[in-house]
Amino acid sequence: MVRGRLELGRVENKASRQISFSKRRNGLLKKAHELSKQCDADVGLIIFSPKGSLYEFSTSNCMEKIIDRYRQSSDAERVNKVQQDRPKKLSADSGTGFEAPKSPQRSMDDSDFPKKNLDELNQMEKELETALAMTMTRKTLLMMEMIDGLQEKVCITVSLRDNYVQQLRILFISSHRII
Amino acid sequence: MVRGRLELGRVENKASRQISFSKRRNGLLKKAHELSKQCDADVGLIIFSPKGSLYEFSTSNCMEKIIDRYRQSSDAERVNKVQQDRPKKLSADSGTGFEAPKSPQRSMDDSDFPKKNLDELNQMEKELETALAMTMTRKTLLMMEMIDGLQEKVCITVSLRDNYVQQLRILFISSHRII
DNA sequence: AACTATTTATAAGA
DNA sequence: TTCTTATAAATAGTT
Repeated sequence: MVRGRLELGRVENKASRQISFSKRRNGLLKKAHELSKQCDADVGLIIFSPKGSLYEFSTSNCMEKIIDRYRQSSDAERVNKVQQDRPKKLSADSGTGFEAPKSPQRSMDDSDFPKKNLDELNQMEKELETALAMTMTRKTLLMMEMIDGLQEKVCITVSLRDNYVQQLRILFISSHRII
Repeated sequence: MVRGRLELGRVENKASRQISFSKRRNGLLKKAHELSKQCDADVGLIIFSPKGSLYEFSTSNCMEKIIDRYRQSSDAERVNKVQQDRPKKLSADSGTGFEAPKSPQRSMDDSDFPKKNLDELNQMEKELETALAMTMTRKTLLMMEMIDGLQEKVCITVSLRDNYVQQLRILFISSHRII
């Protein structure tokens, strides 16, 4: 039974915490559902258990819609607070957003290929494969480092952001240009 | 007072609905906070009032982090489902921290290869190249989304700026040292 | 906003 | 794990 006032701090006993998590998780999901239904509110709820399992509720069963609306809404709030113009949001769904900018980088001349013999082509293939593998690995590591760094730091100048996105774009492009 | 069993449907009276929303919203936010604190769970809660006002709670006061984790997690779930139709594991993520979700996936049996004829191998090569390209594209988009999402969040700290630019410079330079 | 009759949630015990 | 139960907490309707 409940003894005295409920504790506010973390439940120390691991088993108790797990049980408490299950119960409270269900309660929270239920209440989110009730709020959404009874009061006509859009609700998105994401819960990760200590072990990493995902539980979710969202109005209309569409979390992405809630997230989009959240982004718009909190964007609007931020714009109200920080009067600062930022060029254009780099949207991940603009699939063409990484169009290579014109640069003096020359592409490999097709007319070179007919002159190569089979051994040379074999060798070139191997080198290119190696370069590709290294580039992919390096790119992934770089991006993971960036993500980790960003998550820890959390405070970035808005003015720096656009600059950063631009440089990222260049980084990304050049990592693909290598091959 | 509460009369009989609580209604499950939408509260029809507008004023009542508004009041009910306020009360339940506060209750839900409180419970989300408690779950997060007591049970060591990562929680993200987004609520839009019927009028469109935004209310939110998130563990560590960082909704973007929760959303990113949600995307990763639900993406992993989706991949698990899709893989049921696709016998071959085509992860470009090996060793990069993007471990493929554990699933009873059988790896391609090497002994299959000698039996294939040239056309089959050609076809297989094309399919694999397509799958690889799709995987790489999807992975890059996901990571860019994560980075972009993090960048969206952000408050402004001037002290971080120089540090950050320096980091970028290093990143950029090392990306050119790859080859 | 404050009150209060009830229902609901839930911590601990079985 | 599930159920039981005592008690705390939430809340619908009222003031």
